[in-house]
Amino acid sequence: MAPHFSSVSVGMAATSSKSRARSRAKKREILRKALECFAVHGLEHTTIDMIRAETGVSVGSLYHHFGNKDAIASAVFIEGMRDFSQRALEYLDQVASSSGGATEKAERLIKALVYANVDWISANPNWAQFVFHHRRTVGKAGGASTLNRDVESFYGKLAAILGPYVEGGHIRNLPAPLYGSFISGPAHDYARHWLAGRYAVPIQDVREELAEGAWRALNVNDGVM
Amino acid sequence: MAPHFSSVSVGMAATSSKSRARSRAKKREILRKALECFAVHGLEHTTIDMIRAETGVSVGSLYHHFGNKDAIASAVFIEGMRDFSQRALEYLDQVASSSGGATEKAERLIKALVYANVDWISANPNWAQFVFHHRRTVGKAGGASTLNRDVESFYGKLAAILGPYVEGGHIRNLPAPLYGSFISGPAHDYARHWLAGRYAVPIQDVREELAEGAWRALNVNDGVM
DNA sequence: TATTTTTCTAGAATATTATTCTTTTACTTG
DNA sequence: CAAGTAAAAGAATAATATTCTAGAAAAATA
Repeated sequence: MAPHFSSVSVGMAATSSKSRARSRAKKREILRKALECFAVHGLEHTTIDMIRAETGVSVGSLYHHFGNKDAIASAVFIEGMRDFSQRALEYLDQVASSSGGATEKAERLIKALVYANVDWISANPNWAQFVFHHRRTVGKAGGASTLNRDVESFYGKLAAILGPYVEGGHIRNLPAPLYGSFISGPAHDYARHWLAGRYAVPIQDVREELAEGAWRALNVNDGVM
Repeated sequence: MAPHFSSVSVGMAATSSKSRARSRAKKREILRKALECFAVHGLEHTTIDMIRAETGVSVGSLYHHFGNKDAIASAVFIEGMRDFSQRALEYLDQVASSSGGATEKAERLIKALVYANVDWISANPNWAQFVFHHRRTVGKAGGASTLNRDVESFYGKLAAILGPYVEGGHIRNLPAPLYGSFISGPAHDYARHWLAGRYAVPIQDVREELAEGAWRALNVNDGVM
């Protein structure tokens, strides 16, 4: 339930490894609490003083660790993406190490990506909602290069895994960005509405339909077109 | 290119119809300029004073017309949704009044909805980007009921048009919210990235692929599953 | 048209919130 | 332990949103 910020990207390291670890743990804790504030009031209406009150940390300390409000938001975002990518790669590894024909495996890979999305969103609703709405803060806070490295690393791995199935004719050959759009797009659309309280049916309950839709959009064994 | 705010939902009406029209025109103009500010700086970093400077309207006047900053954002959002819905319904009408078999027509309807999304986003990039990120402001500003009415009216019309094709077995029978997710989800996902400058290929250039993907996810004449 | 009422405009005054600065305290390392 | 560095605290400042009061313009009424 509570997100575990596994590492923190912004800020200076303390000198010893023990103190570094403690500092990171503290920052993680701050980010966790900050996220709670964001979830309740929204980023824009969360004040530094709310975060101070929630964390019990002084204003000076907050600014010492993060620099400004955007940098706090940015760190929450970056950690969210890392946490998700990690889970997604785990799901893919599971499929990769399983048996089956190429077409079946392609299907399981595409669906695993949908499952990873749905499951991470279900497990981390606040974090997901934040991540959906505040990528922009990262650019402003100067964490853009860190995020870009993370994203490129993730997409590189994805391409290495899925590429062979495109070349083998099991997954449709499309402009690269469209894979993400077809795999994550519908799940994210549903998630946004569900997280905002506009859909009653939990996203877990349409997990299978979302996976099936993605596979239909991407598979080649199909009479249409 | 410049969005045309066709009407304004928040605020009091003047008494005569002439003055009401003038007042609405003025508000539309303010919203247009406000959107420009939002596009450049983001909502959070756009100050009331920037909007004042851009519009040449006094702070007092802005607050007289809108109440607060969130209400300005809210009005921009609501008008955006109206403008888009109108276009989407026009696209559907065109298909409805055309000839062809039921399956062909179902396909053209689904694709028309994708086209409406892509075309509106291409024609109104700033408005689209704003709408993608700031639905939450509407709730805070109290325009929620207005928006809900609009949305329900739109979805009602949509259901009336697509329903028969689901019953006729030409479109898959799925939980209602999933239609939106499969039709708009991939296009919106692509649009967010493209509008943020992360994809080089304009969304217009993948219009056909997005439409085809939506149809694959929703059509019934398909060997999968 | 004169008068009365309402809406609109203006900008100064106030309140809220983000950020900076200075000092004190706690660690770490040699 | 002593010097140096990181961390914490909170008061001071700056930036920004919002409110308030007064006057101008427009509309309604007679």
